[in-house]
Amino acid sequence: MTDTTRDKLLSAAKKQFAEKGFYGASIAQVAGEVGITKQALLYHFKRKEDLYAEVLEEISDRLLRLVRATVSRSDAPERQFEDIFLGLYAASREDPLDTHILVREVLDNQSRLETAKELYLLPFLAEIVAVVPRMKGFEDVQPPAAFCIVYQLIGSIEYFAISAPTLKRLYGAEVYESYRDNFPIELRNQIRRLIESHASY
Amino acid sequence: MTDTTRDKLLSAAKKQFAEKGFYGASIAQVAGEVGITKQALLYHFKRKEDLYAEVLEEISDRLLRLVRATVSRSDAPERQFEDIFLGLYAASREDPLDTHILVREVLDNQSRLETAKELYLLPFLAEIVAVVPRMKGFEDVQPPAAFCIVYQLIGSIEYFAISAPTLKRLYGAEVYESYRDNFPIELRNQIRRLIESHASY
DNA sequence: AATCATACTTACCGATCGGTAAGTGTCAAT
DNA sequence: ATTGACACTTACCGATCGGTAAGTATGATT
Repeated sequence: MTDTTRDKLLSAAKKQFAEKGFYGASIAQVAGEVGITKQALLYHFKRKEDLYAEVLEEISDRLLRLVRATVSRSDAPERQFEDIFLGLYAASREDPLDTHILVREVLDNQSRLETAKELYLLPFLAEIVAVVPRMKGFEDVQPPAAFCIVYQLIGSIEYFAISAPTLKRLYGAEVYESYRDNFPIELRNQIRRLIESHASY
Repeated sequence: MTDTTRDKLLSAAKKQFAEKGFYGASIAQVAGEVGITKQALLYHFKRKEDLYAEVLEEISDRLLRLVRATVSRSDAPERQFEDIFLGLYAASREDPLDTHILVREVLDNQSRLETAKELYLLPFLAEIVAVVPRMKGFEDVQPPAAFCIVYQLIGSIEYFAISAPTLKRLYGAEVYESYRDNFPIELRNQIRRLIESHASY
C-alpha cells in the first residue's frame, strides 16, 4: 500500500525485464509506467544495471530463503527433497516474472559478463544438492550424479514456468490449465519414483 | 566450404541471436562479422525479423526432422521414447546455440507476438506426446499427464543446455564436464524408471 | 554493344537508447 | 529567514538502432 516511488519502479522494472530482457527493456518506459520521467528514475538508480541488479537480487534472495526454510521445516531428507521442488514450482506459479528473469539471466550473463551476479546460484544449488546423499539409498551417489538429478528437476520446473504464455497460446487457456494442474502431480511422481528406486536396495 | 554470403550471414546471425537475443543483437554487427556493410545484409534480408525468422526456421525444421527420424528408426515405442530424448540431448550438445535461440523464443515471443513463428512447436510436441500412450502400461495415461511427462524431460534438457556457460564459470570447466557427461546417464535412468514403473502393473 | 539482374557501396534518415547537467519545488531543520 | 537534503523536472548529449534511397562494379544474356 505505502509503495514508495522506488518500490513502484522496482516492480515495473521487474515486469519489463521479465518480458523483454535486459536489452529489450528501456528505462524510459519503466519510468513512464510509474508516471515519472526517465531522469527521475536515474535519480533513484544511477544506471540501468543498478536497477536490474536490485531486481535480480530481490528474486534470488527470496529463492534462497525459500529453499532454506523448506529444509528446516522437516527432518526427513526425502521429505525435504520433495518439498523443495514442489515449493519451487509453487513459487514459479506465484511469481512467474521471477522465473522469466532468472532464466534470462542464465542466457544473458555470458554477454553481460557480470560474474558476481550469478553467485546466488552457488549456495542455492549447493543447499539442494546437499540433501541428496542424506536420503536413504543415496549415500553413495556421487556429486556429479546428485547435481544432475537436482538440475533436471529444476530445469523441468523453470522451463515449464517460462512456457506458460506460449502454451496458453498454442493450446488455449483451458487446455493449458489442465497441463498446469497436472504438472505438480507428475513432478511428485517423478520424485517419488526416484526416491523409491534407491530406497529399495 | 562454398559458403555463400547469405549462409555466412545466417551463421553469424545465429551466433548473435543466441548470445544476445533478438533485441540485443544488431544487424550491423552481424554484417561486420561477415565483412560486409549493414546495407549489404539488408539486401539479402529486407528486415531484421526476416533474418531472425530464417534462423529460427532452420533450427526448428531440423529438430522436427530429428524426432521423426528417431521415431521411424525403431518399432518399440519404449525405445523410440528413450531415443528421442537422448537424441535431443545430443543435438543440444552439438549445436548449443540452437537451444539458446529456442529458449529465447519461448521467452520473447509474447512481446514480439509473431504467432506463426512458434507453430513448429505444435507438431514437434505432438509427435513426442503421441508416443507415450503406445508404450506398455501407458495406454490409459491421459493426454495432460502425457504432455507433462514429455515437457518435463524437454525442460530438463533445454535448461541444462542453456546453463552450460554459467555452470562452466560457476564450477570450472573440469567439474562442468563431469556434470555434462553424467547428465545423459541420469536422463536415461529417469526415463527407464518411468517406463518400468508403468510396465510392472 | 546494350540490357539487366546480382551484390554490393556510400550517404542519410528519424527514432530511441542510456546518461549528464542544470535547474525547480517542497519541506524539515537550524 | 536560510540552508540543504530530497524528489523530481526540462533540456540536451553522442551513440546506436533499424531502415530507405541512390549509386556502382561485375558478369551473364540478348
